[in-house]
Amino acid sequence: MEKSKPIEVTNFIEAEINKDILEGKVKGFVQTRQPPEPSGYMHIGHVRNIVLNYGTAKKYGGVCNLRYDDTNPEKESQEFVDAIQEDVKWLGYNWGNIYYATDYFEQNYQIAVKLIKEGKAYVDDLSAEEVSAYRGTLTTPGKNSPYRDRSVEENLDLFERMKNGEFKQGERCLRAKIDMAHPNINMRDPVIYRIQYLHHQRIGDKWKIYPSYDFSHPLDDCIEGVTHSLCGPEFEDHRPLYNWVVENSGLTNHSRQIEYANLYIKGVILGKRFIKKLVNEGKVSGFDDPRLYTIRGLRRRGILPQSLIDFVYAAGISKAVSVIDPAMLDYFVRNTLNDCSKRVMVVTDPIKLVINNLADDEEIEISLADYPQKEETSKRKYYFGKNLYIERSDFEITPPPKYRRLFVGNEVRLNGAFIVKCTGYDLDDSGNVATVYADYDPETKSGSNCTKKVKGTIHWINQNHAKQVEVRLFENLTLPKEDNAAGGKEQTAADDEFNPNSLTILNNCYAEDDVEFNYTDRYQFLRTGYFCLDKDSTADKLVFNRTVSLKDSYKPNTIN
RNA sequence: UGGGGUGUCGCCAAGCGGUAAGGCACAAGACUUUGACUCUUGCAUUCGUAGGUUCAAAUCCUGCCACCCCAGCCA
Repeated sequence: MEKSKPIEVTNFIEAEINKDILEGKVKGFVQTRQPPEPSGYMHIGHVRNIVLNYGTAKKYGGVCNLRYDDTNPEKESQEFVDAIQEDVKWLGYNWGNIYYATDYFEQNYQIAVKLIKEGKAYVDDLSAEEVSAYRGTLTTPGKNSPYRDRSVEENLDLFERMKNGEFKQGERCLRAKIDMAHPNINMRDPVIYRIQYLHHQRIGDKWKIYPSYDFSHPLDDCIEGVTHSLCGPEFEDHRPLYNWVVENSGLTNHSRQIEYANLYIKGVILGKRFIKKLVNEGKVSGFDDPRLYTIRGLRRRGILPQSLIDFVYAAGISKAVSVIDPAMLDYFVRNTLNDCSKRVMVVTDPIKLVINNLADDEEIEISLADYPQKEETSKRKYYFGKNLYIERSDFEITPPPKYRRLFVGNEVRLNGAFIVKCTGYDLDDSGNVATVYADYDPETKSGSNCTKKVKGTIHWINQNHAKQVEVRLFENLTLPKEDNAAGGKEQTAADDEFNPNSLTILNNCYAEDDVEFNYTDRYQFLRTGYFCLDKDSTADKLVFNRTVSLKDSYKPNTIN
């Protein structure tokens, strides 16, 4: 086995790993693991865990295995087991092997027996409430359980009978004998095995006793050969216990736990229970609702894996609580999409534009690049005609300062076609602009030698070639304050008022009728944003999700 | 009032005793058949705070302050 070489440091975790390599604590390669509990759908916060675990292992030439922390059947199900694998694959990461904490139950059990024999664990008859009461408080020490000093023989017998299912759930548990007066509550004789009769999605009813996380996790890490066990900040004060288990396990591989901060995004709901609440209450259509920041929600929204990975790397990692500005995610989403999106014209809020100096049946063929951002691109034909649709926001009766688009007397380019000069407009019964009139200049066809310059370019659709589509816009879904008052971190992630208008459906949108759209492509609707086809689309009607809007530097309100 | 963490630009984040990287955001300008993209420029005399050590401190020491996590037979 080749000795790993230290690698250039890019974050504090790699700095720690380098140190371990230099000090010879890590021989061979670095091994990590992704240890999800299959009790929910993964969200953007998990992307960092995935990138970190798989990325770090890869960087050091090691492996990262997927291990389900499936030691609590009460919360877990096969649905989540499957979803996790799908989501990891979608992100483009590959695990070395798939393991389950339940795979190690026999080994865990043997080590528990060993601890009992060494007098380091005992069976406690106290009820859960009593255990809690005996534990003391944050500021006062706990006191020993009256069962703490049972003989090894009695403990062995009782533990065996727990395993055989002779006791009721909650009647007894196995505890590590550490120190009931320890200032760190996790060290006050933690429960390492409890009786559990629920049917397990994977191992059925085989086991009546289940190891707790604090016992199984360090053991499983060591058994698998994990060198660095990366986890969330909430386990920081479990580290002494993690090390206690490792050192008393008798296992030769000693894994090291390193904690890092969770990733939160301002205004985004990430807590499992909050996401479930939104789904259960029907506030969203499911775990893949595009308003959710679950991995599949993001996917349905049209976000590509690369954006997420770039975002996570750019956000960096530390141990400080961080709440990232969503604008940063948007940037990386646009950045990826900009390179690969097909440019199409779609009018999302139409008003009519009539070209005065064109006959009703007259059409002029023009050509537009599908991927103008690329050197080589396919092109397609559009037909410029008399009756067009343009975006309502591209015309103003009284233009605000620095407005470059249409108003009476102003000239603007119709994308890919001609420069037109606005001559007038009509209002409808309710006083809104219905139709705008303009003259086109035949000498100004795009791509010709036309030297005339104009400040604004707008998109359009020929009414004779238009097909109606639906466009869905999403905003961050936030919970009302009273609902997220529970956890500080949830509050940090979603501390705004509930936003009932998080979904806007635009029914009256127009696209060119013979543009072919498909599910795998991404589209930039000129000057409005990036979109993708939603699964709700039918043969009769295409439904688009807005992945992210285009950045718009026009801010009339800031003009003095 | 116990223990464990964290505090560097609006938001992330490097830095680890030698005189404040980078990204997002923002601002100005160039370019432009997308006010997008791209490009150029600007953006912390200061590192929670008060002292101390030193020729020299964000980096070392001390005291404060603020925020986060922990009292499941959850993970």
